[in-house]
Amino acid sequence: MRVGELSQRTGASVRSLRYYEERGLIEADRSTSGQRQYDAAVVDRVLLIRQLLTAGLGTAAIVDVLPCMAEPASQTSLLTARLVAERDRLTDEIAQRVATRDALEQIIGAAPPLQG
Amino acid sequence: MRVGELSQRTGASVRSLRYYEERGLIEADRSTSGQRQYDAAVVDRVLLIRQLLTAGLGTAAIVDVLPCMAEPASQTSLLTARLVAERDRLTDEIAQRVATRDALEQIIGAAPPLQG
DNA sequence: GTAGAACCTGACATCAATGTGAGGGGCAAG
DNA sequence: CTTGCCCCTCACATTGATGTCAGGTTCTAC
Repeated sequence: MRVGELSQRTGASVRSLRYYEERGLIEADRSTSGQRQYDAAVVDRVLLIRQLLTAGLGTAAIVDVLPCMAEPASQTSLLTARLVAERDRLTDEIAQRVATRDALEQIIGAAPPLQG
Repeated sequence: MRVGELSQRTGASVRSLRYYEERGLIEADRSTSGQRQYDAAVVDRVLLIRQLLTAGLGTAAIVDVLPCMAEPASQTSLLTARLVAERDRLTDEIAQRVATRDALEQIIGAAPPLQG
């Protein structure tokens, strides 16, 4: 498929897809005229990339993490360190957000009685 | 206290403190020569601001949220909507991060046996 | 073959919080 | 009064993912 279709199937903008390629997250064959041609498997890969981005990972981290998710055997001790670092960062962010959400929750619960 | 001391006490850079003021998050008296003079209560306020920033709230959201945390009676239905919106956003982000952390966890657990 | 959609590259814009540097004033200690 | 540190404002830089525009090529359908 071409980039427009991949965009529709993944929700990523065409711009973003080209950016992912630039960062080494995805690859594409090229037609003789230079247009990108994507393998069907790329759809899931992009969806995964988007999940990781949404979770706050950067493209540099994703470049390291993705191969480990596709092929566990590719995990070296260096990559494991990276995985652990990202996991720990997520754990911290989760704790921070849970604490803040609870604080907001409490304020919401203590809302003054409605006036009208 | 002056801005340098507030910076030390809160961990926020002087630059950030001035930025918080610009965004309406904190206030300061001015000495005759124009130097900022902070009330002791500002320390806790800044710490709270930093917590909210770390949790991913923007300064615009914090402007709305802060008064409600200091004075529940200041909560209008409009502000409640804002609080709810931020809480829901946090809930989504937490779910996203927990899912991703668990995925990383699983990969880490499935690490190939150490080579050396 | 021609119109219009989809694609290409390249480059500049955006947002938010923060860094950094310039150029100048304030204040305490010697 | 000078040295040194703290403060002031203004303004430009940074980071990362994405938007957007320009100028040009390719593909699809008529």
